[in-house]
Amino acid sequence: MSDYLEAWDRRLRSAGFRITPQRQLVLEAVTHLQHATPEEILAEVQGTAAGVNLSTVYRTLEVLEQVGLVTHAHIGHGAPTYHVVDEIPHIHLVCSRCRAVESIEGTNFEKFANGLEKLNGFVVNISHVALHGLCKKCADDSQNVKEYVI
Amino acid sequence: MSDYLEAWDRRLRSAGFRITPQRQLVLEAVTHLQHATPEEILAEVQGTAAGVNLSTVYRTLEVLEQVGLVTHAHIGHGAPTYHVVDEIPHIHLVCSRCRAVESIEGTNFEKFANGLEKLNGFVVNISHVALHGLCKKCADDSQNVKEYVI
DNA sequence: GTATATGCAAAGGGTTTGCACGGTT
DNA sequence: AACCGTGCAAACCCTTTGCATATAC
Repeated sequence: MSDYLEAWDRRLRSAGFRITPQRQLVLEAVTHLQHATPEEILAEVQGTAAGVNLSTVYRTLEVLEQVGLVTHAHIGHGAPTYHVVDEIPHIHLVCSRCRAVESIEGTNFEKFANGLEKLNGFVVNISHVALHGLCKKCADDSQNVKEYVI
Repeated sequence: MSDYLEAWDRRLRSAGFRITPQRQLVLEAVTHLQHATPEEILAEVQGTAAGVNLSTVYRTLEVLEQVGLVTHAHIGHGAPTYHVVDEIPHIHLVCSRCRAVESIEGTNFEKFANGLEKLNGFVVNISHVALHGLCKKCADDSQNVKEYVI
């Protein structure tokens, strides 16, 4: 098993951050919800500790992101969604028509990313990737429809 | 040469939209500025027609996007940037540390995207792609620094 | 003439910030 | 005891919306 979650407190401490109930709860919420917006995380956290504030959630997510425990991706046009950093990175496929979000294993993308790194020097943060387009179903539906999709 | 811009008025008309000075000016601004936020587009447009309103820019960009004349990508955490749809799609590389944005030819990415389509059926909108990570310079700088970058 | 597009102003969502208090180290 | 983290409220940025007027067709 990975040491990502086991070492969460050490991760924070070694970066000079303190351990607080809020930070623990936010990390647990992100872990449990899988992909969640700050608001959703707040709701989850408030199930346990009603007094926690939205701004604390934002500040906490920033800290957890800095120490590498969570990442976020922009899957809608609205709020970003946060998820824990895991061993097998995944990428997000967001359908512009039906708004469905798929997570797929990042392996093939990683190959592209490695090529890019060799060629260009740019190192992609794979967990942050959200690709927009049409899911299979919506792409099939639009076979005969001339339309431009965002 | 492409018929993208030559046919701009026909594009609009055939989709049932009207031709207005505002729509022409916004399209020209996007073309000229290459990558610009709605605010920047407004500023450019107001150089010619001072009375144009921000909400018109938003509504116009939506229309131009619907008919396939422009697209947008989310390169910062702030406002999206719009650019004209061109023959050779490009993707955006956004450095999480120095915030620099590179545009690179989408050819290699297209290969990945084609594979994804065969495997999964998902059709990626290439122009919309913004990859976050570290540019060469920042990646080199952080070789010896243990740090997690968003 | 009729429907669409625009300008204006207000409201809305999401996020950040200043400050005083409370908690961790 | 010192400093960091939190709650609260206000401010901020970006975007959308309702409505009356103007304009393209």
